[in-house]
Amino acid sequence: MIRRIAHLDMDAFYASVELLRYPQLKGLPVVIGGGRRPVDDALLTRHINRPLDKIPLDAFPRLAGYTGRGVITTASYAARQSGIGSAMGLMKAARLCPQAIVLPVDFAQYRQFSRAFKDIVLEIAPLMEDRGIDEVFIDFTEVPGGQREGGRVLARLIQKTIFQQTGLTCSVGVAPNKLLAKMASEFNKPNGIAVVWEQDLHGKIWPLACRKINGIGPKADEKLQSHGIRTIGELALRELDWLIETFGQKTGAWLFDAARGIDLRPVELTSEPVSISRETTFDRDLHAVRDKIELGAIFTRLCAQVAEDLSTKGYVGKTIGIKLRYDNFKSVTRDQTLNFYTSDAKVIRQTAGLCLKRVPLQQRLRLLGVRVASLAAAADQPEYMRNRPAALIDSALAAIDLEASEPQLF
DNA sequence: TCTGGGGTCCTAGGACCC
DNA sequence: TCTGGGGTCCTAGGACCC
Repeated sequence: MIRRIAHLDMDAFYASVELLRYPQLKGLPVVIGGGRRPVDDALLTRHINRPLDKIPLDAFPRLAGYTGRGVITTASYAARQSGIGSAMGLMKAARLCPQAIVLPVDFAQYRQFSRAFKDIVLEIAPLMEDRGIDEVFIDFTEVPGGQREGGRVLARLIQKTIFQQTGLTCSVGVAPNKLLAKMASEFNKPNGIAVVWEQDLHGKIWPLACRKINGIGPKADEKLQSHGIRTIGELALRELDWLIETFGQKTGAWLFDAARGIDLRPVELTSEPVSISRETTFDRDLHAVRDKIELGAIFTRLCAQVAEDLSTKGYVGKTIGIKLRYDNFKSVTRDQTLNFYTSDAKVIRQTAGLCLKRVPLQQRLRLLGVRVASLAAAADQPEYMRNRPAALIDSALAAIDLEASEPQLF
């Protein structure tokens, strides 16, 4: 049996879901992003009783006059032609294409469609790895029909079933491993299938830019280019020793393998979260002293949200951390590990408060975040650890407070 | 005209223990 | 008094991904 791994990638997922609701937007410049619209939500709500596909175009809010700090999550092809790209600030995009229609991000809706397409995949091929809202890996190796035409037949079946049942298209790459499958799923986008074999390395993989390797981002790419390495083929010419010297033991060895299309990672059917966090960027930069009340309220809310997320998902954690971003976009983090697990909003708030004391607060802030890590399943906690008496927790926190305020000894 | 939110993984230094 | 190596945990920062 030949190992056959598929990567399935939904085509322009958010935009496609929105187009199912608003088919009248097809072909128009549309961006999807978060933030605040000045007036025009009212326009859409005026048509609340009208079928969505009958809402007239002039009722949709436009980018022009947009305020706030949101960024673009997805841009339609027509919007991209004006130079708009994802992760671009909405206010900048408004200057490039003021007439573009802007839709709010509707995660609840996308999650429903995500669940739907994953259920379809699972029914046909049960060995699936969740890779976020719009991507999965699937192990085709032992699935009936998974070997036919190198996986193309099964890929076609999944693709067709997803389209019939959701109206959404996707692209699939099938290859000997996850690394190559991920690259292959991009080859024939949208609504395409690509089958890659080991012997395609030379012809199909080596001509590609290094950036196409999942895990090589802008920084690594820049460093590679500074050594004259642009393509994966050029990367494959470098010796292991040189790569390790230049990029470190782990990354060097990984680059060496990746350039050769080698990837032994299994398809993981389940995963446990490492951390749970909430963060928010303020409408305007806030000052720790002057905006103390507002900041305090946001801080407490974030802690409550994290606590609720922990409970909902059934976890407790013992490392509490904060993240803040200054007005110059520099970020800092602080964390503190407790000697007990918790999901209690008050304990999180207190501990995060201690973290906050260890950070300079002269500069204005644009973002505040709260994180809980070192997670354990709440159900695995022994009884005496659950619902710890408040007094015990207080004394544990007081001890930490003492440590924190202890003068440095030299 | 600045740049979201929720994650994972890696590195590197220091503490502490054996 | 000096000098080790290995392992684990904690903390801070940063790259990267969806």
